[in-house]
Amino acid sequence: MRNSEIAAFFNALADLLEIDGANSFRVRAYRNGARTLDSTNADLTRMVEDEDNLTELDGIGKDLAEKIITIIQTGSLPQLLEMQKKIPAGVVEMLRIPGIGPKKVGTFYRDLKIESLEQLKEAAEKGELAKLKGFGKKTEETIIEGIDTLDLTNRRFYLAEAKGYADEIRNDLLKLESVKQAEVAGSCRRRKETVGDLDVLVTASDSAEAMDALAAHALVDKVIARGDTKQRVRLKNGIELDLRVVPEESYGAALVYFTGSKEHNIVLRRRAQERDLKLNEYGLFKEEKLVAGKTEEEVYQKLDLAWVPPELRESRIEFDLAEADKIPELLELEDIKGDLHMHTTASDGKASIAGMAEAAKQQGLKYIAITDHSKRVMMANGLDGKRLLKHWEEIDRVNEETKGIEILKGIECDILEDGTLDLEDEVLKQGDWVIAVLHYGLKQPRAKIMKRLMTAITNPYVHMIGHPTGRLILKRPGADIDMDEFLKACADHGTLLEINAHFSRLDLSEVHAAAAKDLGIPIVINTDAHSPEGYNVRQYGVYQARRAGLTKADVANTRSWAQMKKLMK
DNA sequence: GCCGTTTTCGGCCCGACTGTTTTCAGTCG
Repeated sequence: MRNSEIAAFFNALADLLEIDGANSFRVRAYRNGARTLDSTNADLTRMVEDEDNLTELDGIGKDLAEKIITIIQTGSLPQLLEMQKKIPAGVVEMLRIPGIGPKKVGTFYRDLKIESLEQLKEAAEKGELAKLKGFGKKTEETIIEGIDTLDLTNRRFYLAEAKGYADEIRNDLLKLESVKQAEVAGSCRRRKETVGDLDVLVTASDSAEAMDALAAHALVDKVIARGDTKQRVRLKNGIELDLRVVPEESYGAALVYFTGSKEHNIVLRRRAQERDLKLNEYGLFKEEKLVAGKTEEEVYQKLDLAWVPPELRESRIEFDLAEADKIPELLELEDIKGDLHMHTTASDGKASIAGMAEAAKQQGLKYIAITDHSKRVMMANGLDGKRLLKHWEEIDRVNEETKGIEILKGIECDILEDGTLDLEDEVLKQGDWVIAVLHYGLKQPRAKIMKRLMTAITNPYVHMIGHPTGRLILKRPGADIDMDEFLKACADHGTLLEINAHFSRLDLSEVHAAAAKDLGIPIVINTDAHSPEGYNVRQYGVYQARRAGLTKADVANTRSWAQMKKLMK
């Protein structure tokens, strides 16, 4: 069973307990535990088999450890089943309505026997909810509108899309006379793979001007809430954006606060408490006196920490590093010297070899590998051995004619469902760069997937596994891989791993990339471009690498091709 | 339910905004 599936048991139980009115710290304990399971690279199924001590994981005590064992051994959790009997699934679903939380949902269920979104909407329309103590007409309207727009408001967005809107609004706010500083904060600034909503922070002499401008902005659909320092709006694409206006002396503290993550902030506040200080979005205070707040650096410094790059603020590794003043110098976009995964018109790309090479040269790259699909990918016009060898001759010819960039003969070779490679070794050995990938049969059981991956890892002519899990963010999960075993095998056989930079892949994830780094596996950041515009996703690969704590040295294609070859088998 | 250089009890992050209230609970981030 996957860690995320086990985490889902705890999150489900937390929802139910919350509606049931359980102790909120107990609820939090389940959510914290779930979060640990989601972000750990440790294979829980394996740990249970090996009888490892689960309580060594953060937020996992005796009780949760036992529940994890139960889940893995039986595939279910009695306490969850019991709660599900008590509270129907439709009740939990009501939590998805914006502005409606567990307390209200609990009241609807207990006092009015409402068990589904449909029943709730009906009750709101009949005015039955307003009869309850503490409820009124506004709440009914919130519920009706919330249910009608549920599909819109519960969406998450690719970082690429969200960041585009946030940057545009930030830049427009910065043009206002009263606005001094403006920054996009939140998960967007942390460069998370997906973004639920946007946060923009400004310092301004006049908060009304910024709020009026935002309300009138072309991207904005409607204002949801507005106070003196905070305004929430919904953009036309459905994403919601919070604007916060803070005084200049609080800008750094506010930036820390609104960048998050929530978990990172909790640790910071605890550190503040331990030092008899109080941290909020207005600054770090000793009693009533402001100790730090103008810059992020001084806030961290007063908490005995080095400044933490936003990408690392997930309460995973950053506090140990910041405390020891060992925050690594993270990878920068300019460090990347080559791109080793792309397509041309030979398979499903839009541009020629020369076209891709010219565009790469414009971006300052020193080398590229042309890696069209192999024959299994029929719909992409994948190449068989004969066509590939001809294609490689053509690449050699174009390379001869092209100055200023080296063009390498590559292939994106499928690992077939039966565990063999789509092309013969006899062909593969003639190329410069061989990527092996899973495209089909991603739903096969773990053992079968692992066998396929091992074929590729141990093949002497396969240099790298591309988009290792095959996931598509917001669309489908990746293959069920035993990551520990997979990474160890790659380390043992000198097989490199990709961070595919496309914003819908970002595969490896940051957790897996960090684990690969720990094993000394060189990471290659590639765009998988199907046209020259496709190169533009490179920055997202770099963000992902930064979130994994990767430096220039950890990434193979920051080197020259000659240097990089020394890392390859 | 978790956790511990004040350890097995008593804490557990903090503030803005809304809607419903006359002082606050619920929700959200």
